[in-house]
Amino acid sequence: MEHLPHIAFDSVIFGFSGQQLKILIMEYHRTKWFALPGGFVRYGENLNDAVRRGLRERTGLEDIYLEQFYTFGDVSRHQPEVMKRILLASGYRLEDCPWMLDRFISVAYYALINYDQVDPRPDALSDSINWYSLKDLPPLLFDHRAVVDRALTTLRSNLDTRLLGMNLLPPRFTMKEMQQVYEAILGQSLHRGSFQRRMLGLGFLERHEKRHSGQAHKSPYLYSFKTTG
Amino acid sequence: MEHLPHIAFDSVIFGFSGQQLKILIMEYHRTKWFALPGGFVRYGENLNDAVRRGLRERTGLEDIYLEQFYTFGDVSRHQPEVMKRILLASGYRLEDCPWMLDRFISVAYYALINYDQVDPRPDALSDSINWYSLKDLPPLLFDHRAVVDRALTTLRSNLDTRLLGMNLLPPRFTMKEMQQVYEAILGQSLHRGSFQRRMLGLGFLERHEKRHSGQAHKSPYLYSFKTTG
DNA sequence: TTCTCATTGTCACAAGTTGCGACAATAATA
DNA sequence: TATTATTGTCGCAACTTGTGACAATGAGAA
Repeated sequence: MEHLPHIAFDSVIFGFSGQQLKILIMEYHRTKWFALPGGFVRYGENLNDAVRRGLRERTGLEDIYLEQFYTFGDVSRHQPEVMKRILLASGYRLEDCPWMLDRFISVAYYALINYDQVDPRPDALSDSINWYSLKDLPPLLFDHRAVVDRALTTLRSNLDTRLLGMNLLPPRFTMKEMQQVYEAILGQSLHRGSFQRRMLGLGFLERHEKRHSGQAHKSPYLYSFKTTG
Repeated sequence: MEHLPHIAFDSVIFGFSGQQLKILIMEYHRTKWFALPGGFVRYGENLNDAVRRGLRERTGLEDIYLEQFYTFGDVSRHQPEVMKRILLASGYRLEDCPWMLDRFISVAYYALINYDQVDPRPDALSDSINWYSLKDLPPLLFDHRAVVDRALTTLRSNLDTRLLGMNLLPPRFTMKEMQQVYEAILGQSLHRGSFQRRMLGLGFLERHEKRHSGQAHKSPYLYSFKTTG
């Protein structure tokens, strides 16, 4: 067997578009069941590398901001009947992959990526992988809804300390775009003046020329994150 | 086999005594090698329950504050030669437990317990389990030193948000004792006035009668944590 | 009894941070 | 030129935090 048995990973892949926070969700063949993208760890492969490999396969991206946030190990996650139907619907024979029906302990990661650069690609068991707004997720299999909720909670609490907004934004962005990312993550609106003052006070932003949007109002500055050094 | 293969847990068990933060370390039979207490997950057993079971076996305590903080999955953790010597030194035959030499992915937890209530008990592979001050740890096997460091980092960052001090203190304690716990965790001294003001301001403390220490100075109040209700 | 001394509870003050609203500046349009 | 929506900035109040100071206390010493 190619993979470590009983061990899996799931990834909550965040992107930002249309003023909304979104994540990538896979739909399995025929069953109309939805789940987080995940994978397994190869013998001789570091756990973190396995997750990076999985992300590369799903998104085509190489360097991704990635953070492990929890390992889910309840027995109740184990639903062999569900897995059986997924495998059969994808044309697998159960004799070829009995280990897929075993109990799994899953290490969960979240990733922050630039929405525009992603080319989502389904895996062998899925016929599609799509962005879903957090506010409009379909019902997810197993405990994946709890995984998403926990990812969001962790993301929120790490927001201040690790300067996470940068990973969801294009290289240059306006203060308003940055604020929208923060608001989408925190799920609440922020005061414009305070936000601008605080972000500028951190000293991580570099101001560039203005962007002329063609709109009938004052045009905003563009910012980028200073390269550390 | 009784346990899930390739999956283990390690626990960093914190206690507070003599104004110092300490953790429980096991010493393996004869080898003079030190490591964190850990264990394996049984089939049909929740991961969290397995860790609680392990803690109960090592400390005799039932209700323990426990928090998962990271899952270590690098290939470099795998050192079959070391494990082989430990098993042989304990009188095991390798044929009886070949799975112990496999690669393991380890889910790490930290626990906060009341030092005085613990009765440390070694497991089958160890001849002793003892408290060690964080500042004076022996060299640890595998990646356990990194596990401890990460546990401490997580503990520090969670200190404010989750009112962790309570789990290391007896039911009633003075403000000074509480401050010493905080100082030991944070590794820095705190201003007495600010600390007292902040803690009282949180509203979680209940003040009781004074404790007459017999010392030649003003005696401090005793506090307890309010039972949520 | 009175004095001494270490420790404790509390507070005033300065310095810093944050929420909120206001103001002028700007870019396109009518 | 006037209008309008948006942006950069600032002043103010409210709140938090670091720091030192003060009086109160409990036991032993004089």
